[in-house]
Amino acid sequence: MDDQTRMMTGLTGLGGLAQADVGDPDSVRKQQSLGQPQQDIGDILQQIMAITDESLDEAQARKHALNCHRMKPALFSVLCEIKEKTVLSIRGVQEEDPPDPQIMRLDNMLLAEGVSGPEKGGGSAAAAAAAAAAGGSPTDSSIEHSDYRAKLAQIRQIYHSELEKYEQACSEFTNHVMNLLREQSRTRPISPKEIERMVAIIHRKFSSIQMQLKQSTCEAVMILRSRFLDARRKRRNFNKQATEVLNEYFYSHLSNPYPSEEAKEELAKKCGITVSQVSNWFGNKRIRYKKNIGKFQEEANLYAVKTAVDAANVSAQASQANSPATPNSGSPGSYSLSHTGDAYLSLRSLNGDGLNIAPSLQPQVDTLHRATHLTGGYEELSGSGLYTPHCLDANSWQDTTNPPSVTSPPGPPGSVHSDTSN
DNA sequence: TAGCATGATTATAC
DNA sequence: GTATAATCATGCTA
Repeated sequence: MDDQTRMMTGLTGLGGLAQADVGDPDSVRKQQSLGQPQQDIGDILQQIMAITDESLDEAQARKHALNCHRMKPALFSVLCEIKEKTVLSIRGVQEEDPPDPQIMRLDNMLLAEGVSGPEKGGGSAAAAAAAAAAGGSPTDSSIEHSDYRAKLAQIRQIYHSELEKYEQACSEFTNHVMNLLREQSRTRPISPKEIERMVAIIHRKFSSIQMQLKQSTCEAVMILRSRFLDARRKRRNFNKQATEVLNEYFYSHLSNPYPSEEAKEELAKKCGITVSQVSNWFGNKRIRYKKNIGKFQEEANLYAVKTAVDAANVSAQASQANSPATPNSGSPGSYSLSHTGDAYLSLRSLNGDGLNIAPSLQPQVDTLHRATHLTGGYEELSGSGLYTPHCLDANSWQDTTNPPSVTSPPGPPGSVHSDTSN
């Protein structure tokens, strides 16, 4: 017969003891003088009280003696009944908690993000959306995607490992408490209902810990997502060299600043940025240049000089090699930052009247003049055209809303413009 | 810290 | 699908 059954059996053996009398210490004292049974009950109670003051061995021995006491079942059953009617009747109202809506929310969220539940496309889909929102090229997206997935998997792993730990701890603790209560139920009245309630309390406590874990996991996922979704928050300026390369291309192709895919790829490689960043850069540059040509004039002059100096140097080398100067001598399929037609268009203005050359640019212009004069290229380069906003306005891309034909001036035949490939 | 510069995103037109 | 124009959000600098 197990403890619980014994306890329940004890309830049926109330005998001649009045419930109220047992529960009241005064009644116990009164009953001590009333006869043998009352005397026995008093003894038992005193022994129980004395156990706390004794050593473990003595207490164990005393406990055993009490368990064997002939009046023990009666006393036990009375105590059980009293307890049943008082404590449980008061607390029983709080049982059957409804599911916590916050936990449900967290559960749903973790499920949607692919953290809890079976591993499926939830997280991957979120990653894909995040990568797409970040506007990267397919390659960039896949890199970001895998990065996101790796981090999400890490979160998932930590979550499950922690959850497992909590569940194990909860289970162990529950078992421990249940064993303890069962053991104690030999000497004090503990009903099965009370044990159940205690288990529920333990579960509630562990559930609150689990909620904290879920909350932390949700926060981690949200931070991870925001890191991918809000890519622009992580904006970093391109380095100086990258900007220079892009500007060189832009100003040397001012009449048609729409790099082909190949050109974009090469620019991206040179600058250490993505193709879509190159596209963004040209999109921004075109619109900002067009909006405020005056402001960009000095910059345009600077790059024109730079380009022309390069061109002149190449001419010089070509002359020295006793071969015809061929400015556009780039390999097929590749653009040449230094030797394109627009560079010459720009350069012509350097020799023109009325051009405002910034003092900072004058040394470069002088150098250019010397170089071109020495090589004989200056005759070719110097013309009547001015590198002025007016001159630039003649370029079709600035006069029309739509870009010019989808061909790239320096690019190979069949090359296609595709700017802003977000 | 305000103002400007700049990379990225979004809405719209074609 | 691509370009433009507007806008946002952040970086940089005086």
